[in-house]
Amino acid sequence: MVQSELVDLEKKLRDAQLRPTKQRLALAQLLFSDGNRHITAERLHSDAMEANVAISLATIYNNLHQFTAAGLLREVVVDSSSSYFDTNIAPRHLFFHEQSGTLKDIAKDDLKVDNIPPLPEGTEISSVDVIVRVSSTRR
Amino acid sequence: MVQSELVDLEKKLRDAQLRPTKQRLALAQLLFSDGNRHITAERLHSDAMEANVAISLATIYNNLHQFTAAGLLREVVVDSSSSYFDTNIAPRHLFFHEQSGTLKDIAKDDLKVDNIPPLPEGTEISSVDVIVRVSSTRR
DNA sequence: CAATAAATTAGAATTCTTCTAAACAAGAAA
DNA sequence: TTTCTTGTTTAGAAGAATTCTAATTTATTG
Ligand SMILES: [Mn+2]
Ligand SMILES: [Mn+2]
Ligand SMILES: [Zn+2]
Ligand SMILES: [Zn+2]
Repeated sequence: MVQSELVDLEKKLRDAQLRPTKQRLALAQLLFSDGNRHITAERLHSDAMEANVAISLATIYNNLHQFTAAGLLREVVVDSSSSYFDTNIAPRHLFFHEQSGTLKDIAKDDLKVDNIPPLPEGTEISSVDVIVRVSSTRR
Repeated sequence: MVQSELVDLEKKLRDAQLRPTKQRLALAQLLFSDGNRHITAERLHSDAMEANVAISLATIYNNLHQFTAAGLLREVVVDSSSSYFDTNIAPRHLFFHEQSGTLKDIAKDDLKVDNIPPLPEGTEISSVDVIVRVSSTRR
């Protein structure tokens, strides 16, 4: 890991009003240093253990939620068994591979959603989420 | 409840290779006799209690899954805290009201999804799910 | 009627997630 | 620096949704 990278991550945290603690910085590094990630709490915890970062699962959950509240992450609901967090906070859609539980972004402009019918009375759109569920071709 | 309605439900169950037990028939009635429903296991259990149907929560779960496997229901993932089951098994999209947890169908043809990019290698589409998340207008 | 297989159930177990409350660390003030 | 305040981390308990187990009951078949 490069020094300037750590400085950038520290700024990212400070800008979000989050103190750059040892654990937080380590998580930020795991999450944001290597392209776009889609990850569960348990998986992130394993990643941290592998990277020899001492951090409890409670702290993983705390930080995933704090990062989400700060707009650094986005929570994705695709699977009833556990929550995913996406480091891509821009509007986008998703492929979800049913066998592996893998997610892949679809750039917003690569897919068109049209003709949304009138919304229920007294509501406004919060987001339009498209999930293209794919399955391994049999044979 | 009309007699012919019960006969229809019994046939529906038999056609799905499911024995029309007292509990199953009662659930089928709660689920399919009154238009389109979007319901959680706990909610269905409450409904059953209110209707004086003696049935355990385990049986609710067993049957929701059996109905789903038989194509009589469809499971919907919109909320990380619990699973919803939809009595509408035709292709459709959904409005999800974030405050109330309420779902509302969007007829398939009322909304257009176009330009789905190339699928990940070795996969085929299983479904394209659009969830329009709406929120009560503030003020 | 048996006999067989399917279904139901109470309660225990599992899994994911959140909470509690005490210890600890970071930043601000002195 | 040291002190103070507040934010953060943590182990373990608690909670909630769901599944499992194993015994009992019910439906269907012969
Ligand atoms: Mn991306
Ligand atoms: Mn759960
Ligand atoms: Zn993504
Ligand atoms: Zn529906």
